[in-house]
Amino acid sequence: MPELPEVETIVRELNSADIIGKKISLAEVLWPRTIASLTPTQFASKIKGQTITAIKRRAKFIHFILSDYSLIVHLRMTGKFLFHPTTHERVRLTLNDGRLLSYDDQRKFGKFYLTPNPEDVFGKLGIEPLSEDFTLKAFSSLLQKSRLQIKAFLLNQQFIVGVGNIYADEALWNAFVHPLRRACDLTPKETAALFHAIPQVLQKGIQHQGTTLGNLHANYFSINGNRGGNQYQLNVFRREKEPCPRCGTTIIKTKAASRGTHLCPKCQVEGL
DNA sequence: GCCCTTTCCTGGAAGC
DNA sequence: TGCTTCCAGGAAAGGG
Repeated sequence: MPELPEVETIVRELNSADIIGKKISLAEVLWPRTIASLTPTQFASKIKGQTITAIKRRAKFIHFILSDYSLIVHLRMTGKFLFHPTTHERVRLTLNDGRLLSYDDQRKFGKFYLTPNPEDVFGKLGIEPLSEDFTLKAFSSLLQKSRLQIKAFLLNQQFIVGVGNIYADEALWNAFVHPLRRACDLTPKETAALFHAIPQVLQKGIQHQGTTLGNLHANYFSINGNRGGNQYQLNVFRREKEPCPRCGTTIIKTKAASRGTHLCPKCQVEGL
């Protein structure tokens, strides 16, 4: 599932794919519900003739800055961009150099937003964890105000953006914090450890070009069809029944925030 | 207003 | 073997 490192990798590849300055000459919507707020006809009509002037990442969104609009895409679980027609194609953009930019999404959770004002989509998002805005002071302040379980807190994009199920489990393991602890109950030591662990696991993910889980129907491929390499770097995620790399205790899988959650029961203690 | 649960989706895996 | 049920999860919506 594309989280911050996977989306960042895709944005970097899109930027090296020579599409900046290209025009969208045709848009075809094959699954109408992929388009948020607009009908497929309105979407196709508005985007036709728009020039792609820049491509950026905000949270887990891909932000295509067009001449008059922002095309903002969330890949959710299985969304991917490829330069050829695909099995689960939901939107097809034809560029004026003849290339197809195909949006493939097996489980149809992904969304396209086309708006002149990106704040319509980005308005409620929290702090970018790899930016200068992410300070220990700001992080502590957010934690202290929330009674959410820390895993739910990390997954909630209104506080910190870009962290999903994989990187939440990894960051919590790194910081010796149990996923069911309340955010406001974390000690200063745990807060500092988690503050450092979040950018660390995300940077490692980017360095290895994302996490690709599964084989035939893997959930993440880059725009060039490459698998990521970060799945070999994970310490707890989808490693239940394996020994903890730190202490050797068997990693367990449980539920937190209604999500499969992996942890070391010795390193990460629920009650303090 | 906060927090938790349900919903959207497909297809592989598990269960019978 | 073949059918049915379960499970995976990001984020919006709904309910307590």
